[in-house]
Amino acid sequence: MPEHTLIRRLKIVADLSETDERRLADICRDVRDCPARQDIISEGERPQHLHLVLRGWAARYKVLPGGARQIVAFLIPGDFCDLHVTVLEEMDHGIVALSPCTVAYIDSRDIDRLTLESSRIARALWWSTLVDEGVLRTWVVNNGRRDAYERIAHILCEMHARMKMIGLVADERLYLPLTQEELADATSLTSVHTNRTLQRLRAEGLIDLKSHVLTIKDLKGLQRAAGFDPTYLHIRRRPLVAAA
Amino acid sequence: MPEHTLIRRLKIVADLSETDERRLADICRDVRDCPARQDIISEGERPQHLHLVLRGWAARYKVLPGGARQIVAFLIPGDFCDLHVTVLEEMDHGIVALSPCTVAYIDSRDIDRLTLESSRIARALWWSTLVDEGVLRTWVVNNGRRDAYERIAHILCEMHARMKMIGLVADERLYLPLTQEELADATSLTSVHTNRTLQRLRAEGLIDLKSHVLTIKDLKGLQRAAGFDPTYLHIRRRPLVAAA
DNA sequence: CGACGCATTGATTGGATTCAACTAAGGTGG
DNA sequence: CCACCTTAGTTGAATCCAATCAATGCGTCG
Repeated sequence: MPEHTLIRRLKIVADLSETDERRLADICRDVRDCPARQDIISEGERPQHLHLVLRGWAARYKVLPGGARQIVAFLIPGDFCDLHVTVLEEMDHGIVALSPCTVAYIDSRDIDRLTLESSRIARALWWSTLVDEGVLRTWVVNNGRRDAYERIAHILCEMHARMKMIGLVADERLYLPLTQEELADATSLTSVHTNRTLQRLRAEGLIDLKSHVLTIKDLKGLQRAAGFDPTYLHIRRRPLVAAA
Repeated sequence: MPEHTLIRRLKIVADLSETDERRLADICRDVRDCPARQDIISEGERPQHLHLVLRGWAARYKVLPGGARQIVAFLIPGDFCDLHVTVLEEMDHGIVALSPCTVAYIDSRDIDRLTLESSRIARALWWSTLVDEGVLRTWVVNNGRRDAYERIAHILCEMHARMKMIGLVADERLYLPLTQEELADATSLTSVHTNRTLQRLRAEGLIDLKSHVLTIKDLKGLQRAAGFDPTYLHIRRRPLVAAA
């Protein structure tokens, strides 16, 4: 049951009751598939629904007049595409599927209701946007003050950590559907330079990456190369929001 | 009355009642000054209070092991430093005063109470963090896919728009207490290159910048140079949250 | 098969960094 | 009140990381 992705995610921080879990499963009734490379939401749209990624990878991106694209976030199962449109008028960026995706279309009134009914759920959602903000800050630092080698290493560490958090890493291997161009658009590099950098990471025995499967061969080494400190992901063992 | 900065800011989006305004003014009782260049909050801290900038400029920043610093946000009057620490355990970055600042130390329980008592205030705070997220996304794009010239122009446009929003621009002039090094740390450049770029913007008659006063001599021209589109700031004329 | 998308490699260019020196402005203390 | 010191801004020259341009390999899918 793919719906459980959200629940598993929120349970990382919030101690959800069975009622909460039922409610969450309930609002994910409208589930649709989206093929790779297609926009889930386009810039300028005023989405009628909230979108939640249940399966596959997507990316938040912006395209500049000159044609350059910058990816500002990767979305993996359990991530909301647009928790903000209830409050803000229109999308100031697009969301594209990077792999075939399964997306839940949630009535935004359902979210409103849910957050009123359960303060635990409200807290959990609030928490998730704050983590998103922390990730964004880290991307600014990463793309701003690290060189290509550290940058690629860092984003691989991040995605490894995030995928692990939702149980999608087995044996230090994970699904990484990105093309080198997409990885370049996320790290503010060119695909050519991304290619050379990946080769270096491979040559140094840190990773293995082929046909969209990333194997971390030396996690400590990769983290060292990246200067990776997972604090910003706010990975918790224990839920923040206790019972009641 | 500097406390009114917050109220004016929140009224941009929310149609606050007089009671709301009184409540907001009430929680800003503990006001302190902070000299320039001093940390308001340091990385790793677990702040006991929420901090709100009432006067002056501050910056969110991260320092890498090598010593490189990246500023990830500028904070101006009405901005919260740490709306997240109620939810997250510790600061994953520091906040430094860029000019002499006046900061309100707000009991986080007061915020909790306030957001429960007034859904308008809750909405307004929620909105403000979503705008922050939008600004952060724009910084990733700006520092990632624009060259130095566009980048500096863009950040000047942004700060002009934000200062204008809170009534701190008169005659296209605004207080800009940044050193060139701080501007460089925000745009992921070096202070040397920032210097040359500023000179170009001056030479082209777009701006005038001396002794911490920025004059926009050609707003349209600067925005064109930057590729600036203010949508992401979600500047509203009409409040989003209607009465009741 | 041919075509297209993606990965790879080489050669060259260029924007920004680095290193270094120097000026200007402001504050401090003898 | 001026010598001194510090901090910020400015300029020049050399260097470098990553971009650009261009060609090729390679797999897969219609």
